[in-house]
Amino acid sequence: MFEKYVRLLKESQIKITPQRLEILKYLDEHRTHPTVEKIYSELKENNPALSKTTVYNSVDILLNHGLIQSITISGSELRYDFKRGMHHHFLCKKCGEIIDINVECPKLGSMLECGHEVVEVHGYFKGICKKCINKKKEKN
Amino acid sequence: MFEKYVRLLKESQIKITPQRLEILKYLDEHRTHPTVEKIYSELKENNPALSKTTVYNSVDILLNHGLIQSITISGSELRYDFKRGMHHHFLCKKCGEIIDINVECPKLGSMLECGHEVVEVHGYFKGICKKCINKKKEKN
DNA sequence: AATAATTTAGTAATTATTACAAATGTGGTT
DNA sequence: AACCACATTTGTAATAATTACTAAATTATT
Ligand SMILES: [Mn+2]
Ligand SMILES: [Mn+2]
Ligand SMILES: [Zn+2]
Ligand SMILES: [Zn+2]
Repeated sequence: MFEKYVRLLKESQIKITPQRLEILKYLDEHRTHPTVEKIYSELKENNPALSKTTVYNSVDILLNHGLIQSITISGSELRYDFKRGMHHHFLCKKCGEIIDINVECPKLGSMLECGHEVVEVHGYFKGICKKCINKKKEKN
Repeated sequence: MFEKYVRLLKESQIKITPQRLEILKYLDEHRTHPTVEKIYSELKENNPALSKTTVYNSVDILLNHGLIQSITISGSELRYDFKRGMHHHFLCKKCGEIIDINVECPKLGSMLECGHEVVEVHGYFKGICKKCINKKKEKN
């Protein structure tokens, strides 16, 4: 059940705790870019003793070891994402959903030419998602 | 002195107030992507009666009318930017500076192909800026 | 100048996040 | 398996960014 996450934590030399395993698993299985609040309220159902501080601490350490990434697209709160291959994000201003976008920007390399050392790249797109566009069309 | 900003506000049908003019001018003349706190404390020097709420209200209305844009790269607070041509941003994790980046992504058009209606595009890069790299080199 | 509608200033409330300290759990050692 | 040094979890308190609210002041118009 948790072998994958035990392995990931071990590889990163992070101490293994049930809370960290649950949080990492949750993020791996829910690619919805949840907030701390969302992770907390979902996991609290099976573990009523869970503390929100633990969720903050855990995402911090997972983040620092590169197992997850944080997303600032919404501007009001951080969101978290299990780390897979590089991808970008679309925020729907109507329904608030954050959707993965798979567009590779070939200009990425040219970033190095400007002299800064680039460690992270985030492509954020905002607008109205496919689903919301279709809902609007149905009304008319 | 303020003709340019009076014109911009009039064109957008926003009521002209000294506070809005000052804020818009400040953002036009300081391309540092300041926070509300920064704008507030800077403008307060010449107008001690200025309220922080007014800065929040003003950037909101300027934002809604497209005269400025907001930047979520830092994740902890919003930053504001006078709207010129499209450009992207680099955040230095060392010194915290947010620097303009002029790279056009030719893949932008392909966004529409995924079915979402794209209104905004933000390219955020994070790492160590040129200046901080050189500082480190000097030490060695 | 009078008026109606909007904006400002100041304060209170809310929300996301961080700080802290006592209780508990982890990984390694005997 | 019991022991131990150290790290983590909880629960609460503190901070920081933003929003809500209202009386007073200002704007654009007549
Ligand atoms: Mn994602
Ligand atoms: Mn900029
Ligand atoms: Zn939507
Ligand atoms: Zn720097």
